[in-house]
Amino acid sequence: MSFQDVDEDRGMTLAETVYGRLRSDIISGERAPEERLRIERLSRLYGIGPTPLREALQRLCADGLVWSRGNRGFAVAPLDVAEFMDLNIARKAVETEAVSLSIRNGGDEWESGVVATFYRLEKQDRALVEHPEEALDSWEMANAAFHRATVAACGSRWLLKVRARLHDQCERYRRASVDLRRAERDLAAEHRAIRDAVLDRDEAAARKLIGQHFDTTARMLSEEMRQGQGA
Amino acid sequence: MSFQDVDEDRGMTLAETVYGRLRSDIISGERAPEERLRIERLSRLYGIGPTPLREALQRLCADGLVWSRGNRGFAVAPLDVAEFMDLNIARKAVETEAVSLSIRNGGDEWESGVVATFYRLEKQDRALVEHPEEALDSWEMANAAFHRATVAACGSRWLLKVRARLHDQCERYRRASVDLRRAERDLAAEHRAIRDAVLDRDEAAARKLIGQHFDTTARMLSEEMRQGQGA
DNA sequence: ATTTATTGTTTTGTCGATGATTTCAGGAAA
DNA sequence: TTTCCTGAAATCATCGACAAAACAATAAAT
Repeated sequence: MSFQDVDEDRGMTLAETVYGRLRSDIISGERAPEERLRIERLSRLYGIGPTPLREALQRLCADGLVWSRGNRGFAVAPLDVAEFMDLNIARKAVETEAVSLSIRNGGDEWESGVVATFYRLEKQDRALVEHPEEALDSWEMANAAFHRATVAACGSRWLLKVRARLHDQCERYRRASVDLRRAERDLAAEHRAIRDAVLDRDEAAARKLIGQHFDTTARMLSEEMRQGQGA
Repeated sequence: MSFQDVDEDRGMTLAETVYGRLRSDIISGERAPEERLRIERLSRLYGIGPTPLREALQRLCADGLVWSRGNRGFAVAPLDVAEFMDLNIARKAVETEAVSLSIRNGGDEWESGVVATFYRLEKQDRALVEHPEEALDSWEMANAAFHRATVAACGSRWLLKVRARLHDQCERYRRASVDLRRAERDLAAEHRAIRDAVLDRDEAAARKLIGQHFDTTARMLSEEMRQGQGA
C-alpha cells in the first residue's frame, strides 16, 4: 500500500478526539478559567452526544484541567496565584531531579538532542525579540522541546509523564498572563547557560540555573496576575 | 440536627462510587493485571448502566491503572518488572525532593506529625513480626501514614498529589508480589533511621536513607516478580 | 425586612437500545 | 499443515429519552 499512516485516527473514538480538542482549548485559554462546561451546549457545539463528552470531561478532571462537583456539572479549573506558586514548586522539584538523572545517565544521542534543540531555540529566542507576534507559537514549541531534551535521558517514562503533566498546567498559566514580548530578561542567555551546565555534566549548576529560570517566569507571572486581579 | 456528616455520599455520583470501588479492587489485586474489563459484565456486576462505568474507566485510564484501545475496550494495566523499576525511579525522585523541601519548611506541627506516625508504625512493625497475617493491613496504613507525614510540609499540594499517584501505583506492585512476612530486613530500624535523619534536619541523610529504603523494596519485589514469571 | 416554603425551570446523571467495529470459528485454497 | 477468507457472534461506542437533583423566582410567614 502506498498510504500507510494516513489513517492516523484509526480506532480513534469520539471521546478521545473531543478530549484532545477541549484540552488544547483549555490550555490555550480559548475556554476561560471557571467557565462552566454545560453538557448540552458543548454537545451541540461539537456535534456529538453527551456520553463521549462526559467521558472526555472525566479524563480532564483527572488531569486537573477541569473541576467537577456531583450533580453540579463541570467547569474549567480556575487560575489562582497561590495555586501557581504551589504548582511551580512541584514542577521545579520534578524538573531538577529529572535533569540530575539525565546528566548521570545521558549518552551521546542525548547530548546531541540537547545541542540540536538548543540550536533551534536560539534562533527562536532571537526571532521573539524582533517579530514578537508571529514567532510566539513556534517559540513555545522550541522552548518546550529544548527543556524536554535536557531531561529526556532521566531513565523513567513515569517521571517524564509526571513532568509533562506539570508542564501543561504551567503552560496554561503562561498562556493566560505572561506577555513574553516585553520581558526584560535575556532568555537566550539563560538557555545557553543551562545548555552549558548540562553538557558539562554539572548537576549542581544545572539545577540552580533551571530553578532560577522557572522562578523568574513564576515571579513575572504572579506579578502580572496580581495586577490583573486588581484591575 | 444530631447527625451532621452522616450523608458522606451526598452529591456522590454513581460514576464516582464505581470509580472508587474499581480503583481499590485493582490496587488490592482483586482484579488481576491484564484482566479485561468488559462493559456488560461489570454493568451487571455493579448493577449500573454502561455510561457511569465508562466514565469511571476513563478516569482510571488517566490514572494509569487501566489501559484502553479504541474500539477494543478496557483492561487492567499489566504488571511488569521493567515498568516497576521505571516507576520506582520516578517515585524516589519525587519523594526525595519532597522530603528535602519538608525538612527546610517544616515547623513544629510537622515534627510532631512525624513523631506521632512513627510511634504508631513502630508498634505495627513489631506486630508484623509476631502476627504477620492479621497485622498486614494496618501495617500498610501506618507505613503510608509515616512516609506521608515526612513529606507533608513540602509546601506544594501538587507535589503531594503527584507523590500520591506514584505511591498508589507502587502499592499495587507491592500488594501483588511482596511477601512482607518473610522479609529478611529490619523495617523498624530503617524507619527509625529515617525519622532521626528527618528530625535532625539532615537532608542528605534523609534522602539517602529513603532512597535505600525504596530500592530495597524494589529489589526484593523485582526478584520475586522474575521468579514468579518463570514459574 | 429578612427568612422560610413553594413551585417551575434548567441541567445533570443515568438508562436501554442501536449501529459500527472487532473477534472468533470454521471451511476453502495453497 | 498453514494461510486466507467469510460470516456469525460478541463487544464497543454512541445516541436519544427520562428521572432526579440543583437552581431561580415568587409567595408566605415570622
